[in-house]
Amino acid sequence: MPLTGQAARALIELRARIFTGRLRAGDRLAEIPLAEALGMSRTPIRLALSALQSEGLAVPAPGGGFAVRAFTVREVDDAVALRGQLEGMAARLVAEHGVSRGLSRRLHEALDQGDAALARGVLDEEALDAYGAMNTALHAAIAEAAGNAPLSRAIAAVEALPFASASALVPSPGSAPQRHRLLTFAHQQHHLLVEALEAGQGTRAEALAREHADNARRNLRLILDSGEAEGLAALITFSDAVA
Amino acid sequence: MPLTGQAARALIELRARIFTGRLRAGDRLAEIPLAEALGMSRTPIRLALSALQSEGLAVPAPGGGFAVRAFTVREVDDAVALRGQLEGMAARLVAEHGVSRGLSRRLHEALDQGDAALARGVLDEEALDAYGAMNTALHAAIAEAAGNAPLSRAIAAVEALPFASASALVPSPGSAPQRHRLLTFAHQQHHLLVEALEAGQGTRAEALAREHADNARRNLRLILDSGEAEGLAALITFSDAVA
DNA sequence: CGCGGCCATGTTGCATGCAATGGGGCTCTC
DNA sequence: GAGAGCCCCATTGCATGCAACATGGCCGCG
Repeated sequence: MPLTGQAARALIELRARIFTGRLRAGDRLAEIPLAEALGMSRTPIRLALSALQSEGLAVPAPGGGFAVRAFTVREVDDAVALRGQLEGMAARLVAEHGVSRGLSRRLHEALDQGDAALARGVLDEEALDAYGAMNTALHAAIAEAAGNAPLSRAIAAVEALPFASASALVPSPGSAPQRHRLLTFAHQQHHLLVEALEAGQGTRAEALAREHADNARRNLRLILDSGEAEGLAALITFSDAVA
Repeated sequence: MPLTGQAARALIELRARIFTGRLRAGDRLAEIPLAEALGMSRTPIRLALSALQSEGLAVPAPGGGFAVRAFTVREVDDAVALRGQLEGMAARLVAEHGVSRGLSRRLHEALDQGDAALARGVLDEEALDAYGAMNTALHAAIAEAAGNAPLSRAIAAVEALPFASASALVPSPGSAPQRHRLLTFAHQQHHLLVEALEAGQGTRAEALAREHADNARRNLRLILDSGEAEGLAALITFSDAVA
């Protein structure tokens, strides 16, 4: 992954602008304005746009060029379900292969951090950040430990989509007490999942991982139905599909 | 998908050269020779190389540029296992949502075509082609009918890898009688899978789809162990990994 | 007044030019 | 003779130029 290079910079910046809503769904990605805005020539922009298409964040526009992909609610929901299936596979593989001493330590560290973040009844900004980081680390540890590179790639690909990431919904939902309840429940699932992994219960681990993702799907619908879609409107089209 | 355009042509041609072994694992993908060979400038070549990287067929080379990705046996095996998990999800979704009349027709047509191709004891070239086409159609029908676009994308991505495709192993394995036995068994699994789909048995359908992929994994190992790796040596490195 | 065709313009897609970087080979020295 | 340093060159990555295409507006015509 070239951290230097204009094309990489363009890709990162474009991703950021899409995720933050500065570029909204359907917006045309014209090369010249982007090149000027990013202070580079059109060539690296073109490369970044092509990569963005591979990532699924941009779609070819009629008559050439690209536009920001419009995601339907259905599609985001489907993506989370897919993530559940993939993480379920990862969990099953880990359980079947056995949990190494190092992995066990990583998992329990994450669980402890989550417990600590949730220990106080309220979740301030700092606790939310800590929980989010813990969540990312836990899921990443399991995905890695599965030892299946194509699987890891597939998980990374689906996490590149907006709101499909494991910790995408952490900061958002509802009131503070409700949020605490939701995260507490999710973290209980984490505990059960680790328990299943260490007990070598592959099928149970897979089922728990799926249920964990389904939980995220429910929370997502909660957010959308509650009209709490702050930045979401930029990315999700509430009417019908734009493939 | 732009069917016209030099970049698209370059991408297709490069994919073909990698799959046919004309470009071997580890080969450096230098722009100028490729541009000359394909009769175009370096610009569309660069675009195609970037896309090839997204597809996982090329990796960035140290010091810039790209090289043909080297696949380990392990990685191909993992990719097929992943395909099984994904097709298992598709099968489960289809079973849960119910099989439409049109889908049922497509499925049974495929089953009949497979039966016909296998009816004669021997498998000539034509019968193999027919079986392969049937196989592709059957798997594609189920993947589509699942109605989960991110899932379809994921399946397409994993099928883009060499030997991970559903029908990649059809023409290859072993002697003619052995091949007939293997395909007959695989097709019996097709029958059972369709039965499960139409009976709404989601869990069974998922298990069958996974088992079907595991069957492909066994056949793959059979080929590799039997030294029948004709064009495979160009793509698979039998020593250790090159990420 | 409405519609069709034409032109102008903006944009894309490709080709080419140019500087920077990294590697290989040669030579000089010890 | 072996090793180290230097120079040349090939290759990449980016910038820019150019032609083709599609789009939108305007004018002329019905």
